[in-house]
Amino acid sequence: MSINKLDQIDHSLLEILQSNGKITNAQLSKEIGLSPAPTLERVKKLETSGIIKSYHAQIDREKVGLGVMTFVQVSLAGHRKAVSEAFVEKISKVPEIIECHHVTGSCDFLLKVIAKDINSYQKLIMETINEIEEVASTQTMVILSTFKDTQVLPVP
Amino acid sequence: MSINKLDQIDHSLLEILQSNGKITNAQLSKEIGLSPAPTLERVKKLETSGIIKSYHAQIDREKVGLGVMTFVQVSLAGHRKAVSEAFVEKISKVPEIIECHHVTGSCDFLLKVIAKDINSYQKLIMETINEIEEVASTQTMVILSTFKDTQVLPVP
DNA sequence: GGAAGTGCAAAATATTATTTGGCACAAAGT
DNA sequence: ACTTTGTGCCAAATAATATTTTGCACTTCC
Repeated sequence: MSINKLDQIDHSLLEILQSNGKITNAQLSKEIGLSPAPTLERVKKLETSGIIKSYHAQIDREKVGLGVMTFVQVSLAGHRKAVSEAFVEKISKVPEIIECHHVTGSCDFLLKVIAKDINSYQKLIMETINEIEEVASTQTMVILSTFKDTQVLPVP
Repeated sequence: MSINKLDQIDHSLLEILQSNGKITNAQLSKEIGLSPAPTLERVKKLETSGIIKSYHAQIDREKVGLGVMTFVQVSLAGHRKAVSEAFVEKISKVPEIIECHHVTGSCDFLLKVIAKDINSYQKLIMETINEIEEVASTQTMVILSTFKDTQVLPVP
């Protein structure tokens, strides 16, 4: 097995596949200027090496009736490891929480949360998140509009 | 053309395709219990109606050398529309900024930013973001670890 | 009761992925 | 200098998959 040394072609592949995960191998090979066989071989290598983790369909939040997205800054009651672990454990079961990051700064965790509307968001925050005993306080930032939200990371 | 009324099968399709955007139509049809033809027809309808917006490969940040991800709270100098627009315009050209949301709360914008390491992050924040004249102040939350980061929205 | 529309399955066809074999080049060993 | 080995590529054959077509069953609405 070869080592992870990405050349210019691999970078192009990653960039294209990040923005279009459903491109056909034939089309992909044209865009990078190789024949299908080595193109496929490179993509497979990126997949098996774990550089490409997965493929996802992106759906339109608004169109499926998820009109509200927020960031929630969470401060925990205490900072022992067990407290964090208990919190994370409970958070992981809530499907409306689509991101949960442990962060530096004035709060402990930052969550990204989606909901149908403000009412169901309020219900979620009051009856689910604030009810978690490890949570000391929360502060919500409601997203008014999103100007950029790309899946494409600039591979260095 | 039919109206957007999603039944149970469509919900299953959306859930499966969000978590596995590369599943074959044959496999997909098995999982939802239909034959390939109507399965494909439904997926195409979800795509053309815009409910499925796009497909993306997800890559491993760490493995491509992007070790740092942060959230940046940005406060602008003034709140007139022109100020916001100028800021958004400049932000949109920076590939390291992968999300930019206008939010309620103590700051104006929340950015998600990636960088190779802390040094290059510092360079980015000092020489690019803080240099934007509309930016009054920034406050960074460095992500220490991520416990949840799903592409799968729970369709209501 | 019949017409039109919808959703489905089965089979035929078209497209695409994948494998195979072989060539060219470069690096390492003799 | 001459193998040897490995890598990366292409072209063509084969396998898998997507897509189209046809027709049937069921419902709804005249």
